[in-house]
Amino acid sequence: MADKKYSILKQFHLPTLEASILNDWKVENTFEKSVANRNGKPAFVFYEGPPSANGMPGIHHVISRTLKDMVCRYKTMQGFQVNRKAGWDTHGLPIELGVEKELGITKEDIGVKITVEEYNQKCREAVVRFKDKWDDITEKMGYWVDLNDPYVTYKNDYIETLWWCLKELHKKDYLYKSVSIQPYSPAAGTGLSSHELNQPGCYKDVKDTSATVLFKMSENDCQQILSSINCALAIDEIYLMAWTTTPWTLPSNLGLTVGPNINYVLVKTYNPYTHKLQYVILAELLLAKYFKDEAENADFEAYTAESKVIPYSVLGMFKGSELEGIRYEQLLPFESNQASLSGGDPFRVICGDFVTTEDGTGIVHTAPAFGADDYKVGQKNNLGIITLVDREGKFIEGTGEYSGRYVKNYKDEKNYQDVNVDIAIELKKRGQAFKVEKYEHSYPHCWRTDKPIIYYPLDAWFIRTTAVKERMVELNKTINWKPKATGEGRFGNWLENMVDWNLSRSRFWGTPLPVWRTEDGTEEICCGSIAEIKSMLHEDSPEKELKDVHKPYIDQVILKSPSGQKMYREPDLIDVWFDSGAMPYAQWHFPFEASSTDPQQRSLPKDFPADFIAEGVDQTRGWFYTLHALAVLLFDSVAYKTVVANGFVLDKFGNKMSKRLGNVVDPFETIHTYGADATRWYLVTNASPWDSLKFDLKGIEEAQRKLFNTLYNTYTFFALYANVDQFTFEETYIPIPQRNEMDRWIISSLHTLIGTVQTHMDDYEPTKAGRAIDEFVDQHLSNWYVRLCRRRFWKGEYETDKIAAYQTLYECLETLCKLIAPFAPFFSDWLYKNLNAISQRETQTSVHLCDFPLVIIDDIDHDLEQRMGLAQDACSLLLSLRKKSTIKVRQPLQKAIIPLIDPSMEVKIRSVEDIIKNELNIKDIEFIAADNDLIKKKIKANFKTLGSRMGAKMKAVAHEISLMTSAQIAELEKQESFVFEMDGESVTILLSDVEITSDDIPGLLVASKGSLTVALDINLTPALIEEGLARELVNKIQKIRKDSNFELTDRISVLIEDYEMLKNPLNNFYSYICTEILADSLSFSPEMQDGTEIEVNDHKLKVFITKTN
RNA sequence: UGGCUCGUAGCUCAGUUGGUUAGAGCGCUACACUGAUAAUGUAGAGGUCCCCAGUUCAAAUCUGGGCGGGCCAACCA
Repeated sequence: MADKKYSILKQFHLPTLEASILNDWKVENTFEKSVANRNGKPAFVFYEGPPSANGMPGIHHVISRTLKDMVCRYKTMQGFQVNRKAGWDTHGLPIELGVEKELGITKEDIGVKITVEEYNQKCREAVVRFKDKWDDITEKMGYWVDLNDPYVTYKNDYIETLWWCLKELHKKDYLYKSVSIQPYSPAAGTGLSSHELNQPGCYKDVKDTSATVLFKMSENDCQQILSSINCALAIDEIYLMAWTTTPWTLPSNLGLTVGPNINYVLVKTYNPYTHKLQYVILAELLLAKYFKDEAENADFEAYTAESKVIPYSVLGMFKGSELEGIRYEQLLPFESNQASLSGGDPFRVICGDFVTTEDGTGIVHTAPAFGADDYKVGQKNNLGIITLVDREGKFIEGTGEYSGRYVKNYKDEKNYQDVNVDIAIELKKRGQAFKVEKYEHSYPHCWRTDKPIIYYPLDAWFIRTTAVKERMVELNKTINWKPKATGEGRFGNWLENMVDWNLSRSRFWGTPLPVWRTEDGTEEICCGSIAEIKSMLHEDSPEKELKDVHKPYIDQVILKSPSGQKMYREPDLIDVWFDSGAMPYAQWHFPFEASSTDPQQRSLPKDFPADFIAEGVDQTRGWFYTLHALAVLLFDSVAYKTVVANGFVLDKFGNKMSKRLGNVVDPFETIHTYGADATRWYLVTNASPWDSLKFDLKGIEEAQRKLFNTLYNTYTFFALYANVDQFTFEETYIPIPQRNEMDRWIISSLHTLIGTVQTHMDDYEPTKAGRAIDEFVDQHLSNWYVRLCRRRFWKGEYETDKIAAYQTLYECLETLCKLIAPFAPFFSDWLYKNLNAISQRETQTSVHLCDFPLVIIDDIDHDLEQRMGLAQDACSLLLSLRKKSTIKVRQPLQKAIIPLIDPSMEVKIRSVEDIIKNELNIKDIEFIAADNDLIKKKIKANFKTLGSRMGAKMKAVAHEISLMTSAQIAELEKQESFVFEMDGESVTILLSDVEITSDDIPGLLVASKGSLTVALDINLTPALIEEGLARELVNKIQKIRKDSNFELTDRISVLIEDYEMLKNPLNNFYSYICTEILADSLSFSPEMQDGTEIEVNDHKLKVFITKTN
């Protein structure tokens, strides 16, 4: 028993300590145990958002994983069982692009230079390229997640569940095929994803031929418009003005869209190209774009072809809604764009909310084939669709002179004649162009061919998410979003504006769409399992085994329809977001693995929904959305109850981290240098997780110093003396009420802290929890409790008070271990193990197997905490007075004086009097009553209570109050109210309407904070000076002891060189000095050879110390 | 361009329902303390609370409009 010692490190180095703890966890299977020892306990369900191991982990991964880990560890300690299944996202464009770059090929080469089979094999290898790195960072940062049995999105089982989901959707008629307008590169012959479009450099400023063109209104509608504005003129031709930057879309025009609430005007003017009189309609607000102010109502007669100013006059005005339904003549009719081919009722004016008066004419040329908005509004208004451009980007046959011409120079023809220009010229000649000019704007280009993209109708498969929009909105309101605004704002708005989910991707490495169709399209099946596919195989199917469900094998599967026809797979792959969104089901291979005995298990996957997920805000419309959408579509449920959306990690200047800027932070290096715990602590306490974080390594250093060094120092202080006294917590537990004021105070604060931490953690506010711990460790434990209690640990016998001190400090350290365990899993475990190894108080071998501390209400004493706060304030004030007086703390002073503004203050301060006296080295504290003449009082209005009552008079009243004399203040205090005259009115104020503080005590040094005022008597008596000298001597000798590396317990004998000033102090304080410095003898010597020189009162003298034991 | 979010000391951040001297830590300077000592205390310097307007007796705080950073979605006629 006697040789049991708390271990103290030679050097405190967090990364080294972490390595040893990491080893413990491996050897002891701590993670597995922490889950297993909660068997039978309620589950806390967590989903891991799958990262892609195709890239290196960055520091931003460390922040979200810290968050996840912290919550899971906390919930585990709260008694829940928290399974943490890892996952890998393995499909998708970035992986394909990576492989293509590596092999130096493009998409066109796939199937030519490399088979799809080989290509997919490369992708399969690439997705786990950095898996080792990921596993490494996961381990080193202390992220506990089960890496042994992860879900992997490319595995057959995983994909089979995705198919099951798709079939369910298909059954509910939520899966359908339709055209959609998508970015398309005619040069590359491929559709582009938004991701590709967002590659840097894709948007370029280009000059295009823009044209404001005139659509001729039908004669009937013409008359109707004229009569609606009471226009008596005989006008038989009115033109609707519309603007386009892509004249090649004009032959495909099927409608004109106006804003229902926008004002439009009918204008009489001349056509600038034909110079003929013309009547046109455009938005009132855009008149200035086409006409000069001075041209309004100018002389029409004087106009000639040479005139610079074209006169115009407004004949009438109407709302866009009044134009709705007006018909117009087709602008560029050909055989291939006849109305009957559109499938709708084209060439009408329709209304659309997206119309603005920012530019153009306020009337939008609408070609449903070549714009997403156009398509949407066209569908809504039954315009039909006409696509006069083929997939190579050229006009189809049957478009007259334009047939076969490319709409942009896709083939790099040397003598390319811009078809847009030709169309504009044609319209000018016909008097149906009003303005043709070059227009500069930014336009997306294909990142591979550098050619402009076009928007083009492509076949695609959709999920009808809009069918459950209301339900998604409703269920979203039940989700606990952190921060709340992300759920209500960003996510809520997104849901409100939801469109159907476009699932299709024309790629190679991804989950195949399990839909087969007969060639005539009459029969269609969506397969929900591999078994189902196998049961429907056509005897001619080249592929029957399906060992790998990816392309190209899946495309070789031919099914047999119920009527016996061959069915071929739709070639699409599905959006990777579907992969991750279906992860709650697919990670368990639901429903294929569900036990058949449990009906509950068969209808709902296990661990569904999640209690908690966390990822970056960028996932709001990504993973958070797809999880939510699928859960609602499939199970009419939320997928997660709480979601934390963390912000981004920026560099220390607030710039985005990017490889290009070279400001990325290497998480491996950071953790290696500073330790995972310091890094985690910094990430959590520096800013709320959802605020963006300016990452600065200095902040980690600070966390290391501030929290971990302080805690470690506190521990070594404890260990140092506990080892001397052999404290092992074997003595009977001293009940808290029997401990002294300081002990009860720190225990009370500790339990208040437990409550605070728990509240914040339950509310997913780890930043607040961490900051509360920071403050406790620094302000309360280290700089107050330990500092003030030091003597109790190294003075006196090993009896009750000392044991109480040990027990108290031990409890604080042990509890803190548990509180910080979720944040700093390594250090907390190290400290816990060190403490517990000696005390054997608990049976757990790791802090992570412990329960979270409970708040013991009885140990909390708010009064005491308040009193101690008063003591801390008083000390701080008195120290500042000492500083002013330049009398060092070692010099005792006679007394401090505290005026009592509030009578209850005396009792409070009396109870902490000893603490203040010790801390300040003063003999006494004296109180002077409030009515004492010595105190000069200061009065100030209490704006909060008075403001609401006084209103506009507030300022004047406050001024009056500040002018009150001492006598008036005394009267107010006595009567508890006071009346004064102001502008002939009497105003009554109550005691609660003012704040009275003491201002000054004549003849004394005074300082105050809030209602507390203190004064210090700095008169020195000879006795005080003697004592000061005695203390000075003690201090110097202690320093020598320390410098000579004496043991704490070594006893000494001391010889001091003669010095008159020290004679009295030495005699009068002989025993005091000896006790302090553990001296057996202490005497003067007239002359000394050896010894250490010290300085007392600016006098140099020698001291000689020898060990006596 | 739209939605969301952030903007307070040189840096990182607090700042309750609006209440009058706007705080803390780090960093800097000076002094002090010292058997926890790469710690600590006290003091000093350091502010257009992003800007403008409004509401109010009173605005860092509420409202409107800008500006700047970030994320997401677009980039259109």
